[in-house]
Amino acid sequence: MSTHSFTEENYLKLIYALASRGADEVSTNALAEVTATRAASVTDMLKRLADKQLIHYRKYQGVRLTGEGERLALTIIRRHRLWEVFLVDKLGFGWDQVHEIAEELEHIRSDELVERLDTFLGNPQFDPHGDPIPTPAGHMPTAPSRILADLLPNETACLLGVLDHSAAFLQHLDRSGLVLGCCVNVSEISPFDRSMRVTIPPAQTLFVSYDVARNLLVGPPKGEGV
Amino acid sequence: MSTHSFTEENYLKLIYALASRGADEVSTNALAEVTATRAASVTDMLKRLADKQLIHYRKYQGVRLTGEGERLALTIIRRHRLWEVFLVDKLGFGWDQVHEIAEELEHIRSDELVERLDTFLGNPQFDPHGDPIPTPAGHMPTAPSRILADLLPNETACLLGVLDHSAAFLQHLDRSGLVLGCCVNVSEISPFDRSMRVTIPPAQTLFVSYDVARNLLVGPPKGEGV
DNA sequence: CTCTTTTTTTAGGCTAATCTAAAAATTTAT
DNA sequence: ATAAATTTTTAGATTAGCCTAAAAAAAGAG
Repeated sequence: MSTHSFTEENYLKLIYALASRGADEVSTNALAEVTATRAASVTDMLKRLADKQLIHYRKYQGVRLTGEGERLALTIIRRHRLWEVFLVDKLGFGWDQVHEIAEELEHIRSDELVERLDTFLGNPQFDPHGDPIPTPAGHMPTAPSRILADLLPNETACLLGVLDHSAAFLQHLDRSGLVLGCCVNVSEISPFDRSMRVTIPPAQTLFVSYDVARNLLVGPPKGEGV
Repeated sequence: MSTHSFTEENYLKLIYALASRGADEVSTNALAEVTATRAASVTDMLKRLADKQLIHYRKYQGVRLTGEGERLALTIIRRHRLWEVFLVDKLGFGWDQVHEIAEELEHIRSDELVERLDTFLGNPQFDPHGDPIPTPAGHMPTAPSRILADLLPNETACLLGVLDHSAAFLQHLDRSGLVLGCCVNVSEISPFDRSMRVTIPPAQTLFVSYDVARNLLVGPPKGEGV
């Protein structure tokens, strides 16, 4: 129906992201930080989004998405993640190279495009970083979410996703040999720096710093139901 | 290097298109028509493009692209046509449905994306409408360009492209059974309305109005060198 | 509970891209 | 070649999205 500017779409996406990780009410300053603008500019935009009924906004009280705002945010996130799958699976980009490009592609306005892309990609459930892809109707699948750092010695788990999406972190994983989908067994945890020694099935052993372990999402090992 | 707005990119593309089909100097009014804006707005934009050295502009005299302006226009056209190939060949869109979407996709700023897309598509030379795809360096391959309406009775030729890109025309071709790449033989031309009776190899005969025939580009039949 | 600090909003401006109305230049026609 | 018609440009205004500086509200400290 009505159409929204790239900027508006980005605000909705960021409000959703901030609300997921933290308080329900998102502050003006937090938005200024993630949008790389000043608080005064954010206030301007919040008024416009409130006029369009996409957020609940009370002066000095922070914001929450409305139902429609959240639905819209999730369609943007859906598009972003589907394009990331395309860029990695079909065009051969590295998972550390696709974020910027997907930031642009996510604003292409065509529902038919997105649904055809989804089919072409084989209806993927997760993007290359292990983040779940929202449904066309705007529902975010809930992920189990446990971090590698929380495993106990001798536990085994499957690497499912990353919390840090920076190129530096992703490239570090590439160099370490940690690949999403692989199963790891924790053989030892140092009480000093919480670093781990983990083994990957055939016969690979590697050390994982706490900084890495707390940014890796894990799930039950393959072959074991929920 | 420097970056350009969507609007600037669209003006360059349209100046190129108008210059190809007609006088070298493109008029303000012609641009107002294709951009669906007023002449005053066009004048504003022409000043900005001239400041950026993308066009040669002298008041009241119309405009021409500079070398850099033409190179830029051709990279936009390259992106547009590659995305159209993607939409038709990979996502299964009809050739009458892809223009609008490609208008948006063409502005995604990543040379690596375009070159990977080109490889993924198998380095196509033509888009779904038979228009040639410019090279990465910004060179437009020259097409032979002869129209079906100019064939003489008993001549045979191969359908290579369309001049009218409207959905109405393309859908008419779909319904007629005229497909790019197929060869047709002109069996008869009516002197009254210049309509043609043409045959398509195995055993299909159809009538083609002059309005259709003058919008179809043809080349030498398959198996005959230039 | 007052005073200070932090956060948020208001007020007033800027730029890109558009508009309308009017002036200026060019083109066409008599 | 001059008058009329057309095209193009200028002048001045508007909107989205941003800015800085200052005012107002909320939060925190003693």
